[in-house]
Amino acid sequence: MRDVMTNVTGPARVDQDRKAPGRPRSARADGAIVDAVLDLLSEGTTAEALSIEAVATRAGVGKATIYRRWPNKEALLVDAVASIKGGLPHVRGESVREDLLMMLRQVGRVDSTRASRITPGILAQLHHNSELQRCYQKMLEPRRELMRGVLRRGIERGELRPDIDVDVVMTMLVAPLVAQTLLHWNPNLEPSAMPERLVDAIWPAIAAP
Amino acid sequence: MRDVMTNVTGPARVDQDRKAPGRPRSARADGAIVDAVLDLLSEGTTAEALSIEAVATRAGVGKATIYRRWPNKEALLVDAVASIKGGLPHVRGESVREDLLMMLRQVGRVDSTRASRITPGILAQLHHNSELQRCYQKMLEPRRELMRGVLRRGIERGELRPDIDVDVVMTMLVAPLVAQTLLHWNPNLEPSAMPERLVDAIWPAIAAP
Amino acid sequence: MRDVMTNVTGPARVDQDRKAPGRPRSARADGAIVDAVLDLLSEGTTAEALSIEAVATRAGVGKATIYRRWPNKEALLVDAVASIKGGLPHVRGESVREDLLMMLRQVGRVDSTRASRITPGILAQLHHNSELQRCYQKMLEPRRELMRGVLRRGIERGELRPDIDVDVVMTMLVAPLVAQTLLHWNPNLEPSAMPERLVDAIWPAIAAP
Amino acid sequence: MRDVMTNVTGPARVDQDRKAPGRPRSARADGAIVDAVLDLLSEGTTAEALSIEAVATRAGVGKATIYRRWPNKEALLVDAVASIKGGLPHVRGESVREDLLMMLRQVGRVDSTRASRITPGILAQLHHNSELQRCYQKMLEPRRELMRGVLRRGIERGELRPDIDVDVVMTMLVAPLVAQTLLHWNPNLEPSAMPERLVDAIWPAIAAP
DNA sequence: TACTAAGCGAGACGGTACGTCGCGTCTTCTT
DNA sequence: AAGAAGACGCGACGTACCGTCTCGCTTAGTA
Repeated sequence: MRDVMTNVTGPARVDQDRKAPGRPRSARADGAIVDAVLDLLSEGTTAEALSIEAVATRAGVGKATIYRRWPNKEALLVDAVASIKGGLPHVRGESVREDLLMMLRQVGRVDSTRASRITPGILAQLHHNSELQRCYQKMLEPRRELMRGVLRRGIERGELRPDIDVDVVMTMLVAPLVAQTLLHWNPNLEPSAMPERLVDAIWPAIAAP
Repeated sequence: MRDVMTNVTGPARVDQDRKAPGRPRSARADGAIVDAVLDLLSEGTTAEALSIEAVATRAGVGKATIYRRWPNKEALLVDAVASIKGGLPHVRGESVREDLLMMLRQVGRVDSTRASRITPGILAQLHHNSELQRCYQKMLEPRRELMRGVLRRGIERGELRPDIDVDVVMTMLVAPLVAQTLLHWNPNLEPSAMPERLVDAIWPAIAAP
Repeated sequence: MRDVMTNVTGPARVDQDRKAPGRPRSARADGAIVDAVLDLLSEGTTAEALSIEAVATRAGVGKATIYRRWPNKEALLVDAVASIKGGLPHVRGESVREDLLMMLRQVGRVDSTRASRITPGILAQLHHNSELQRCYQKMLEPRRELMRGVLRRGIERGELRPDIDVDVVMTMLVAPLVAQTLLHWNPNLEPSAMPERLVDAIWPAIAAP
Repeated sequence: MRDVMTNVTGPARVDQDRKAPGRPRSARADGAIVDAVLDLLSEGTTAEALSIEAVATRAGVGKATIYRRWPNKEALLVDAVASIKGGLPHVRGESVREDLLMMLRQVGRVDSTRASRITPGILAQLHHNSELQRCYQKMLEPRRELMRGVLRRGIERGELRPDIDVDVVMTMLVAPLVAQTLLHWNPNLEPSAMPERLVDAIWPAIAAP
């Protein structure tokens, strides 16, 4: 209904199609707020140090206008991140291997954006705040579905074994990459080389014989 | 279990050998403070949300006593994480599959060790603070080495293919498990069933033909 | 009981006789708003603490509907107070002492009439707002006149000394009672016993010798 | 123990004589806060419009430092008023009539001070806020005791009848005066003439025959 | 034994940001 | 054109912690 750039979570608005009564929320404000967040972050403010007060001032907006839309700082950050993650990657669909690599490389590319400065803080909040979790899932799901489609198509076309554990394989590809890219989990592994090494490592287990 | 004297930054203490005048610092306080930090983290407090005020209260210590020893919250966190020790799982060494499952199940038993309960709170700070990162790695490394040993032994005994990408395989097993257990990354995957599904999924790619 | 049409400031309505175009203002709204104000005041809300937001909600009315009629909170209060009417006590007229006691006991029965429940909330505003003061006096005057009549009748009939300071005596009877009943001015004096003690205390000074 | 000028309510401090632990409250802050209140009021800020935020800024003090001492705006105002009401009136003790007049004139003189702008708002709050009431009583009691003493001395010396209802008489003198001075209760009565008229009116009832 | 110096707990200090509430105005759709 | 609903920018509320600063009290080593 409303769409702040590629805003995924959006205000906690009723999912009805019929118009809500009263003055509608200002799209200008939505934009100004998210922009203010990204501005401040890109000027060196830490995600953790970012204050709603500063966002409101920068956006030329009342604090209440922010709290009307997002329940807390984290949720706002999720939206801000989502808005710069941009559209879903486009897969060519000719080769499973190629499609997987393309998608994984896109995850890795997150590092080069402002998102990497924000995401870890959100990850740590995920298991404390179920509402935030819901928002985050809502952002991830389309991406997850995309990869699921690639694997399923691979099975249908005989490229992949039909008995593979699709969701587990997906997580085995993405989770290590995220852990490396955002958290530097294992210092021995260079993030940029991860997509290939991950696909190579799992390939014998999923490729059709 | 804990050992503040091996801490990394340590109290800002004079490097002289001759005794300083006045009342010496209380070792009880050192311990109580670090313990309080670990307690709070293991009770779900985020590293970011951890307040010195709460640490002081929990430790039964004045705030000044903390600031006398550590210049800021981050330094205290580093020391606290550095003090985590021990608790490695014991592997039987008879079968690679069995050993992997045992280690993964230990990761999954999030509530069993304080160390693992502390992890989620720390995650968000990891990429902000390279010193903290180093300490965290120091805690992880023995566990990593243990799993590395299991895989290498499997290769030597011919159970596993000799060309597997050891570190990547390890990360592909552990990262998804951590992502599910601590962050509920993918809501479709039940954490308790993950160890088996992960090993099953990667097995055809690592088992000797 | 209430009569908004006799209000003092009245809605900021055009002074033309010819019908204004568009939808006419709702009389229901006028009434509901004033009633809401009186309800809130009688429930203990201070005039100062009374919020337009609460009035609008209670009246089931939009805020704009209030601001369309009254320029600010004070004007609304004035109108609300002005709308209070009726409920004068009935005096038997056989004995001055008895009549005074009856009237004073009525003042003490704070919860019996909405008018008296409203008084404390209004008190604080009185000296800020002369318009409000005028309205309040308009409500008090009939009650004052009633008591004045009792005293004058007492003088005429020889029950009271002819030289008493009528208005001062009245205030000496009523003000202490109000101070005790509404403000608990002196914690040593039980409000319910005040009417008798007041009349007894002044009696030797006013009774005919 | 502590004494902000003539501060009556003071911080809600334990009434023990033994020192409280921790850093003691700053007397400078006490003074600066009360001064800031009086400054702002005397610059035209309404009691109702006075904001703690502004007081803190003006006093060069953190908001918490104010809230540590006073539970709310009203209590702070009571103290501020008390601090300018100054010391108790000095009675000569030669004639009851003269002493009463002197004390009543002092009440009337309140009008000329900044207190009159504050007191009515406090009066209206009295019956809502028992804590405030306690504070207010604490300020009134010495004044009440003073008048009680005058009347008792009058009885002992045979100037007054021995059977008068002391507390009621006191209230009959003070309450009307306050009602006129601060609230302009009865527009027919000129405040400045009240002391004499009040004493004259009650005198025949209390003077020894 | 007394003196000196630092550490100790407690908690107040001037601040910053929080998330909430109400202001008086505005914008939407409905009557 | 007025109705209700409710969002808007604004500004104060009272709370929580920050990192610093007194307090009076240990608890040592030194004189």
